[in-house]
Amino acid sequence: MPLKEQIIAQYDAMSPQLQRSARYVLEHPEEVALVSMREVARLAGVQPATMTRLAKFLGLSGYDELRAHYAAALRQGGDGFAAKVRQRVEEGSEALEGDIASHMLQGLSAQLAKLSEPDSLKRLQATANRLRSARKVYVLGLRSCHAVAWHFHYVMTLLGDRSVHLDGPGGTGGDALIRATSEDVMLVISIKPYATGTLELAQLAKEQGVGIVSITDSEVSPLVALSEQAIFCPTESDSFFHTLTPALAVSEVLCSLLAEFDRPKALEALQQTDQHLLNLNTYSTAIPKRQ
Amino acid sequence: MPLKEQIIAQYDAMSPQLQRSARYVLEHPEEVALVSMREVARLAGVQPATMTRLAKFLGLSGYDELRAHYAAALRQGGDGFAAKVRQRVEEGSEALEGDIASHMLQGLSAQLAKLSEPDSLKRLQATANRLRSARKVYVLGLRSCHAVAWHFHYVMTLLGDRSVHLDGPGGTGGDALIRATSEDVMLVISIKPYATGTLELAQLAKEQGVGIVSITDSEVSPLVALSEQAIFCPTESDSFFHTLTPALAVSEVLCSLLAEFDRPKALEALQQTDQHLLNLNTYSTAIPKRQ
DNA sequence: TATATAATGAAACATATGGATCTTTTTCAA
DNA sequence: TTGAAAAAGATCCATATGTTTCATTATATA
Repeated sequence: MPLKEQIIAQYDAMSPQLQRSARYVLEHPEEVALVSMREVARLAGVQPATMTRLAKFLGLSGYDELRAHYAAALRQGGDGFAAKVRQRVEEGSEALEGDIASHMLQGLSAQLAKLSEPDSLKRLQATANRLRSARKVYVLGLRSCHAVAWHFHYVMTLLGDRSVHLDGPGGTGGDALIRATSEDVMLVISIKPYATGTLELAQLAKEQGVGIVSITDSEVSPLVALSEQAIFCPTESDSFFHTLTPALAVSEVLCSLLAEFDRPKALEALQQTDQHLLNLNTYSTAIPKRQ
Repeated sequence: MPLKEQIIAQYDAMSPQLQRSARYVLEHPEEVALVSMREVARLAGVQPATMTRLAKFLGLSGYDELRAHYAAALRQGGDGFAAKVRQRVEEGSEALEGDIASHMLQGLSAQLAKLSEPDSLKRLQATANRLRSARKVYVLGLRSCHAVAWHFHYVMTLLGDRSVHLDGPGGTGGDALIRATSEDVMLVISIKPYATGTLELAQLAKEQGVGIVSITDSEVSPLVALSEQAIFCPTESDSFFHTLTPALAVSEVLCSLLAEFDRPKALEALQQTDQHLLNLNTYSTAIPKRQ
């Protein structure tokens, strides 16, 4: 689509608000075609006028012309491309071409879809409930599961200060447990092969009366015996390695559920975080100049 | 689509004008979704009121509801996920608790499926190729993207010693670049809001002649200007936070592609790793006893 | 620092939209 | 042929839409 290229090409020359609207248009072409301008503006977090300005900026006569472009694209795509993808998926393993990537992605997609079955959902909800009432949440995940543990912790720090990540240089990771009590909960993430360190720390925490909830890969995982709640996620992939994508997804869902419990408070915390990071100049949208 | 069936079933019971409108709707579903009611009426050769009457005849509350059906159908071809987000927004916050998790997981599943479109696959392959020929691979991902960067690095260390993770205590993360050359490649992971530190380090590396490839969220990400190759992955979710699940999936696919380039060597490296970790008693399948 | 300029937000406007109402036409049984 | 009932057409209304204008706020320049 030439219009898309044009938006990308002119993006850098746009004002911040125009960029915002342009970005939304790039990422949600169907919405542009199907929904009113004011609605698109609302979704993009922009004033209605900005959408008109975007269209003019792109050299079009008005917003309607912009929509016309995307409507035309959708008309073609209707039974064109998307249908083919779906067809490919339905054909299953038929896709040859040595297309490892496609296989993996579709497999992962299916695994996530499976996670939305009632049993998983119930476990997610139960685990979120348990975490909700905790004074502090200790997060433990070693080796491959470090990524998931860290990410969970990171998101939780955006929301407040309840989260403690059990990791640190020089083998000091477990030290934070010193003052853990039975009011606290530990979220353990571990998949096969289970890291000895994870099991030891979890066991220790349990002996201190800390409640354990876990994200793991099987009903027969050693973590199950320690845990009040467990969520099971698949780790199989058709590559050499186990996949952590479902585990990360589960962790993200947990974060969301926790945030939903108290929307207003979550929003407030996020705004506070935003302000803090703004003060620190943490983020940028252009390549910074150095001298 | 059940609505289509319904129209067919009730067709015989309609008056001539209603049939005319129904027929047009059946034959031009995209128009119904994309165009105003009056316009559809004009195209169908029918009075505007007839379209309203058709909708009511079908038991719908009004024409808008009829259009909503066809819009939803069109969206499934295109994105699918954005629609779900939108729907949530419209429903307001009254979505049932249990549905949040389910929504999120299904949305993520759709996003991963979308990553297996030809364009993404081409980008994945090209990026893997570029990484393959590198002497060293520097991996950079700060803040939320740390999880992905770390996981990529971790898997790469299982395969060999080409990977260097640009992270470290005391702000020493960038030091490893000191000896980077044009034979090396840097994998940068960053999504909006882009961490200033990431952009700065990537820019610096590029000036040193290091090739840049990136995983980011948009064609208009600042990383695109720096990168020889870029892979785009969605980050939208219907929660407060951006999702990193697609980015992690992409990173896992990259690892697999890299391993596949030389299966025997990858296998050997993994066995070596296994042996090493075995010697260290890193893993266990039962809860360890302490005394 | 003061001033010019661009960017943004808010409000006002003309118009198009979907729906409701009322009138005319058609249909068909008595 | 006539009268009742259904269908179709015409008209009107409140609302939502895309656009423009103007005031306000950032941003850059001198």
